[in-house]
Amino acid sequence: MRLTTVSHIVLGLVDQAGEATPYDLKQMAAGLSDLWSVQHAQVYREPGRLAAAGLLSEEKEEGGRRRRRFRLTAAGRAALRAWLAEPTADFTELRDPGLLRLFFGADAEPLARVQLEAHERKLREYEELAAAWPDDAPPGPRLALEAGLGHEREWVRFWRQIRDRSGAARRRR
Amino acid sequence: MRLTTVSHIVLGLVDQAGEATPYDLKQMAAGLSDLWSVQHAQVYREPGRLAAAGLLSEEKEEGGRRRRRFRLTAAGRAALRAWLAEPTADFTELRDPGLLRLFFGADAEPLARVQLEAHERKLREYEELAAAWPDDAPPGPRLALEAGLGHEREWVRFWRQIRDRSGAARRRR
DNA sequence: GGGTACATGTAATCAGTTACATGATTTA
DNA sequence: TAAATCATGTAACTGATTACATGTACCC
Repeated sequence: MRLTTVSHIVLGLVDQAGEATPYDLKQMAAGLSDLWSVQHAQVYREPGRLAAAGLLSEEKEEGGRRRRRFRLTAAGRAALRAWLAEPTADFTELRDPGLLRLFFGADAEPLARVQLEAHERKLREYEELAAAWPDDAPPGPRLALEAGLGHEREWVRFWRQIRDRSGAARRRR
Repeated sequence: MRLTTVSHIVLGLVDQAGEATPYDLKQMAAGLSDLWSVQHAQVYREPGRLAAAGLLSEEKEEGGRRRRRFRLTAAGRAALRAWLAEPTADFTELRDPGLLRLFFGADAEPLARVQLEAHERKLREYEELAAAWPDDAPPGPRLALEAGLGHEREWVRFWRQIRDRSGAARRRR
């Protein structure tokens, strides 16, 4: 079985939690969605595949909601560690829908306004998150948040400049 | 027919070129790949779909490579303009494979080294592109490049900081 | 004329999304 | 006990990727 990014996310989340039901995974994945979003259908299917491949153990509850409860096996832990230890040089394209429109000649000012507002909101959200961050939390998520902060600041700077520039250009006309 | 992002990219590229064969589109799409990559199989199939929907006109060469040559129809131009005029507030998650590993607890230093190198290379590439930019070029691609520059600078700053920080932590031990 | 790079396409697969369907628990 | 919401799953679809297949032009 080929392991996808979603596989590794599920392995990583189960590792963090110790054990997890699909619903637990769904909740945890929601907290990760600004970095890498995962659909609920995937989060319910993927652990089954991973269990079939021997990377997770599965335990079924009898009564009630008949939850499936997953844990890492030794093989799963090894697979996760191997993935973490690959110092990948890959990075992805920006894939930004607003920027794409700008590329193809969209009118900059209205676009800049709505983009700026959206990114300012996201930046505030991150700042609040960072301010409330517990000192004893693991470092990984904190570093990811710092990266997010940096990029949101950059987006705000970028769109603000676009807005001001095109505003000035309009006034000159 | 539902128009996807790839549809709009193809419409945008045909608009820029006036007319284009699938191969032309492939070449142009390569220049866009840092912003939004498109596979060659898509670039050969999509114009056919758009032509069937009446958004592109198709003209077949007789001899030689029997190229298909596409142009925007009035409907195609309208669809492109409508898409450009939507001031979207959407933006996507970071989806960065390195950052994801950091999130799940990867050893920061080796990762930071290879990421830093990759982003420095990309940043240099963008800077050279910007330096050689013709003055009479349309503004859209230039703005997209400026966004790319900003984000690459931010990535370099981020990974450099991670590297230095974890280097210092290691020396303290 | 034989090799290589360029060019063009389709078939098969697969991951991811959307939509549907239903059961369990809580609350008014 | 009815309604709402929480929780759990699967089926169908579709967009994207990978792999395959082949033809054309150019260069040595």
